[in-house]
Parts: sequence; structure tokens; C-alpha cells
Amino acid sequence: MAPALTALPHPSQTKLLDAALQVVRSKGYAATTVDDVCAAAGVTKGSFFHHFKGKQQMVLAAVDHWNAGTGGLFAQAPYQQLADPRDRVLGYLDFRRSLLRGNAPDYSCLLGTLVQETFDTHPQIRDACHAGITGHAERLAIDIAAAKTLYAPDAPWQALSLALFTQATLQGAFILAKAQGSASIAAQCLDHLRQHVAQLLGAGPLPPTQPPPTRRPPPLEPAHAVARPRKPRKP
Amino acid sequence: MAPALTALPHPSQTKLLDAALQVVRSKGYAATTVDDVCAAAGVTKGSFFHHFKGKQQMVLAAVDHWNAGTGGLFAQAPYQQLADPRDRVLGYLDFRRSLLRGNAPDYSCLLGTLVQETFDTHPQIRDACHAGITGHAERLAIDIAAAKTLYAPDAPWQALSLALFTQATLQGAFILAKAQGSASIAAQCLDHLRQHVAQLLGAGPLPPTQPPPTRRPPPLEPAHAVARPRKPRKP
DNA sequence: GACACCATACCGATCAGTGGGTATAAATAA
DNA sequence: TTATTTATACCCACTGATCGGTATGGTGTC
Repeated sequence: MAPALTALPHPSQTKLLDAALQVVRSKGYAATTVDDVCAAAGVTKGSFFHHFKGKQQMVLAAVDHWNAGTGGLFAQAPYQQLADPRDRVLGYLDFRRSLLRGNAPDYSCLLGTLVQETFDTHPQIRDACHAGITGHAERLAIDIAAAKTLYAPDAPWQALSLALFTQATLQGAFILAKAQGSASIAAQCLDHLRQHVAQLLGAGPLPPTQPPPTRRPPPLEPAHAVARPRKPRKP
Repeated sequence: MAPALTALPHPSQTKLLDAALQVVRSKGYAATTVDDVCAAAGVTKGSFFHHFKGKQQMVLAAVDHWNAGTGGLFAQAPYQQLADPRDRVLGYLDFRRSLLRGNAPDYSCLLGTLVQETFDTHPQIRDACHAGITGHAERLAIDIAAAKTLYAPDAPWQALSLALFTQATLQGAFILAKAQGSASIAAQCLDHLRQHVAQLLGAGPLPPTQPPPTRRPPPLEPAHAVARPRKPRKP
């Protein structure tokens, strides 16, 4: 009877956005053609320009799509159930480490890839990426601030600054992984990052080997799963 | 007069390479046109294709040009004169921090910018960037290893791993700076990085001597001033 | 003259975007 | 009921502009 409050997007539109996430992370913005995205999505150009005003507007929508997907992914992640904020912060880093699977276009960050080549030429894209990165960092900074209050209340550093530092290291780790063609180097960087964060929060240098044992009391809500976009290779 | 042992490149060639460093760091590889580089260098297309076989070969030469420039910059930097290897490592980080002046295209890294968008489409460029980054890290790792032998001989981490971690953080700091339009965030990231390195090497949390006792902020770019390319909006 | 260097006109391919059309189905009019 | 309009979604052929690269010719120097 009553329709959904938010008009849910047409399947073709979602397919185009999912395809854009893959193609842009693989080739960058400038080298991504509209035909690339259409081929990866399995639709035609006519459909593309029906759903999007142009390439730039499509990629802005893809940034929103990315933020929605990653936002849900981290909001639903098991580490969020941990009671101690420090455990949540370290659990976040362990969770990010566990995502380093597959090839770089699968685990790297759309926002970092985009902003790198558009910050000077496409201000709207840059601003959207900036908002996405800082928004993510600010959410992390809430737990960092809580952990700091508990474990390092008098330390001179700021919670947001540390959160941004984690994002910088993650972005750089992706770059090194792309250069090397392997995610293992990114995992090593995350180990160093974890050690630094743990040290600042007064935690022992516990093994960064396995995600900490998380008991999962009640599953929160069956919120719609974030579908990892499939990977239509098309060189 | 006896010619130099190594045939030194023609001024136009150097002008093109210097221009390429600026333009590529500003717009990325794919969005950089040959005409862009020619205009920034003040030469014509005929000269470009006289000196380079094509765009890709030119950018490979630009990577070599970059490696030569940065290699000389760090080799000549004052911190290299410090006797203690730990001082040299921390001096390196202080030096990198002091380079964060101007706009992102001025201080960011050509290799990280390039590899981000070419790792999947241009293997030769990716390999060249990989070699440049790891080569830089390996040089840094020599001092890190010496400092570790002196101050943390039994610590479990590897010198090269820490060196690569510094490069990751630097690359990520550039991305955040691009997103934010300000270098200050990159400086904060470097402060965190310095604290982590100092902690691993058993140094106090404070900069022992702030920037080393030399006054002279050396220019980042090698000699020739490169005309900033104007910004043609291309939507 | 031979060669390095540079200038300019041009070519072929590519790409973002358009124009114009079809298919389908719901809403509305007859 | 049937006919007509309207709206959405989609497809495809085409275009104008751009860009990497070439062809050709000129100019200065040995």
C-alpha cells in the first residue's frame, strides 16, 4: 500500500554506480569512459544519460553511493559491539586489515583515488571526497575521544588528529599496495598504525595478528546487506 | 672545451620534464595532455616529439628526472651530516615536514600520484614508480637499521617495514592535504609519524633539536622555475 | 650538405554528449 | 470495455571536440 518513503533507485542506476566504483578505482576518473562504465554495468549509453546528467554528476552520485555502502559496512561491523571504546578503535583497525583481500581495485578507497587527480580540476568532486573522508574520520574520532578519556586523558594529542592520521596511513598503504601489486605491504602498514594507536591509548603491544575475540551478543538489525560490487573486468 | 662525460640533456628537454612534474602532479596522468606540457614548458609539439617518443615515454623520463631531483635533494639535505643514525632518521622526517609549503602540486609526490591511476593500465609506469618509492625507502632503511642496532636491537619490527610505513603515511598525508586544500593536515600526520618512529627508536617524545641547526630552506624544485600552467576548466 | 632542433598543419581515433526513436505500463478519456 | 495520453526506461546512430601522434618543411650550426 504505502510506498517507501524514499524512492529507491532503479536497478540500472544501481548497476551503473556499482560498476563505476570498480572502474574508477581501477583506472581513475579521467581514464574512465562512460562506455567503460556502461559495459561494466551491462547497460547502454542511452540508459546512462537517462539516469545521470553527465560523467561528473554520475561520479558525484557514486561518491554518495560509496559513502552509503561503507557507512553501512562499518556500522554493522562486529567490532561496534565491543563495550570498551579502545577495543572498538583497535577493532576498527583490525577490521580494516581484514578487508585487504583481492586486488587493489577491490579494497582501495574510491575517495582517495578520486581526490588525488581531481583536487585541482574538479572542485565539486574534491569537496565530496573531502566530506566523505572527514566524515568517516569524525565517526572514528568519537571512539578515539572516548578511549582517550578513559586511558590517556592528559595526553597532548587530539582525537580527530589521530583519526585523520589513520586515514592518511590507510590511503598511503593503498598507494604502496598498488605500486607493489600486493596487499601485504598495506597489512604491514596497518600493523605499524595499530601499534602507534595502541601505544597512544596505553594498550600493551598485543598481537596484531588476529582480530580480537568478539562475542557477538545480539545482532542489531537485519539492515539490508551492503552488496560488494562484483567485478566485471574489461580491459 | 671537453664535453661532459654524460651527455647533458637539451634545455628544451629539461624544460619539458620540469613542466611535466608540475602538470602531472596537478592533474594526474590521464588528464595531462601533451599540449598542456608543451604550453607549460613554453615549447611546441614538434619539440616534444623530437625529444620523446610519446606521452608514456616522456612520463617515464619524468620519473627518472624526479628520482634524480629528489635523490639529490635528500642527499644534500643538512640532516645527512648528523652523526647519530637516529638523528638522521628523525631529521629526515623533520626535513620532509619542512617541505610542506605552497600548494599540493608543489610538495606532493609524482610517484604516488602517477601510480594511483596507472597501476592497472600502464604496467611500465607502475613499475617505475614502484622502483622509485622502494628505492627511496631502502635508502632511508639503512639509517633506520643503524639506529635500530644502536637503540632497539631486539625490537621485533624490520627496518624496511618502518621505512615503507613512513612512505605510506607521507603519500596518504598528501591525499588528505589535496582533499582539504591545505598542507597543515599533512604536517599533523608527520607529527604522529615522528612520534611513532621516535618511540620505536627509544627517543623521547619531544623533538631533540627541532629542525637541525641549519638555516636554509632549500628549494624543492631543481633550479629552473616552471611556469604554473593555467587552469583550463574542462568539464 | 648533414644534422639537431623546432614550427605548424594536419590526420585518425576516441569520447562525452545528443537526437530521435521504441517498448511498456499506468493513468485517463471515450 | 477500448482508445489515448503520459511518463519512465531504454537503445542506437550520430556529432563535435579533443588529443596523441605524424608529415613536412624551415632554420641554425658544424
